Amino acid sequence: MVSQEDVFKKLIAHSKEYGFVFPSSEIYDGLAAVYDYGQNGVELKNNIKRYWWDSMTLLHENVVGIDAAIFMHPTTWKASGHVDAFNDPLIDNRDSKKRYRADVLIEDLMSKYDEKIAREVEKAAKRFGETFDAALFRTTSPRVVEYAAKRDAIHTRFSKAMHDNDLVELRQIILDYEVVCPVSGTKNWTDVRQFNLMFATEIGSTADGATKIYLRPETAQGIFVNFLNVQKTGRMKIPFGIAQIGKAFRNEIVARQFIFRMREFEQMEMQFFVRPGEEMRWFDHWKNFRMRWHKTLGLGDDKYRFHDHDKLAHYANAATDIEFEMPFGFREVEGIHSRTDFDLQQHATFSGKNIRYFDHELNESYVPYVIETSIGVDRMFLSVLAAAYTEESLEGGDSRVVLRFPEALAPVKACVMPLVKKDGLPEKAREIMNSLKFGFKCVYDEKDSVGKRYRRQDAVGTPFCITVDYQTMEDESVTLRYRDSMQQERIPIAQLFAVIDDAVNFKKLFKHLM
RNA sequence: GCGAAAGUAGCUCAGUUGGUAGAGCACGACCUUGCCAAGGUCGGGGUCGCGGGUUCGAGUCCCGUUUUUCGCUCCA
Repeated sequence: MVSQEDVFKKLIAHSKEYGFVFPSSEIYDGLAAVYDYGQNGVELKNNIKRYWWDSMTLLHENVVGIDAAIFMHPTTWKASGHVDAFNDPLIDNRDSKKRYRADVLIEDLMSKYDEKIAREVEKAAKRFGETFDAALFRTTSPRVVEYAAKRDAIHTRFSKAMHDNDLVELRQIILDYEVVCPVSGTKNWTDVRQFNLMFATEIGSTADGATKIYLRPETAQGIFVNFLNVQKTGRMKIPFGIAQIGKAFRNEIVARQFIFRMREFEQMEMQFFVRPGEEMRWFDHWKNFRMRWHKTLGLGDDKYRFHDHDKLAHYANAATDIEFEMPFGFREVEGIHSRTDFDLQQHATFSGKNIRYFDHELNESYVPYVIETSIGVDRMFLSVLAAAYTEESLEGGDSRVVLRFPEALAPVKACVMPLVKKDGLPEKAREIMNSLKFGFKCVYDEKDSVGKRYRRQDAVGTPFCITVDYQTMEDESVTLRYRDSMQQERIPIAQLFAVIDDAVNFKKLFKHLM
């Protein structure tokens, strides 16, 4: 029995060997947690994106797309909460390997002194009864005065350090007051480091004062800031959605597990704007639609599950994940969030613009509520690849590795091959190739035995192999070999295009979604 | 980020107590076969992750560094 970990390793090796995913800048030893998509990977990824884009914007009249820039006005990220939420001073204990927020450790330290003071006061109250004056006691009891002085000293240093963003001082406070790790009980601390999950860069010439801007950590804000543009120019009526596919960037502290968590990644998002109060209905609607979208691919219904959030983000009033069973367990592929009117309200406040919608049916104006569906392209890619990857034992002790992609997603749709490399068969195969390449990504292969060529195509998940043999020269028919069953049938060349088109077209999938 | 392990050809790996790098597969050309991989001949390909040190001499020993993997940690 091979472990799941081994399968995952093989999957990674396979995807490199067959041109799906390469480590970034590999000739320079790679760049951590950054990957490039190869010749087959890009086709698969584009097909995934098209399946999503078309299912959103073609099947839903009230969903339109945009493509916002990665650079956005810096205030965007103040409004969204990303600037504040992502700036934590962190410190590690070397013995327990535990990581803490340095500011939280110091706040805990101060409240410990507060507790000590409170305990002393309580004890004194018991002792002196009705005659006890707590306020006086605080200013006269030597022990309490000492605690209070320490606490105030910490507070003064702490406030200044936080204000000045002085990480060295934060660490010094922790050392000076001998804060110990709750787990290891030691004072063996690393330096305090600031982690900002947003990548910063500068726009404009530094000479006349450059502006610090960020690479967007999510694509959603590009939609929110364009809400009025799209609503007005598209004459959109609520409820309606705006879809977008694009790159986002997060400077993850630890980015691992192949393309599952990368620092540069791609999102497919739709923000759906609804009347306040109707958001839960639409939340359920999209939750169900999105799950159906996944299951329609036929990767296996049992590989999906919902994971409802108990702890909600600052902007959400309901949230669920669609999880897929990866080789390393069930992991989030898509999130469906009810974001309330948080984002539009924030942008209204920070921009000073009036971001509202006048609802003619209700004859009133309001800030719309938002349901977000957000799926990671790369995670989707990984889930498709993982589900497709199959090692098969065949009769006679043979084995093959086959990627059982849904036909519509397969990077290469057909391989055309002459049975032998002579007697005009290659020329005939080229002719067929030329007639198909207007519709599908096809490849041509004449090297090695035909069996070997079939295996090569299995390894990249090509659903159809078309073989030209001597009979072809007589009656214009070829053998069509199916990837999954390995069965072959003889069909006229004239029917090839239609047969392949019927199998790989998105139409078949979309019918399930309607 | 902390800890551990690893890095030799496209891939999987071998390489003795330090003595000028090899195999299988893959790749290319040609021959042969011709419907489910692994026939023959010939050939291309490696500054042994990178930098420094020890040594007459380093893939091999030492130091640093980087990347990867695993565990911990983090993840709006």
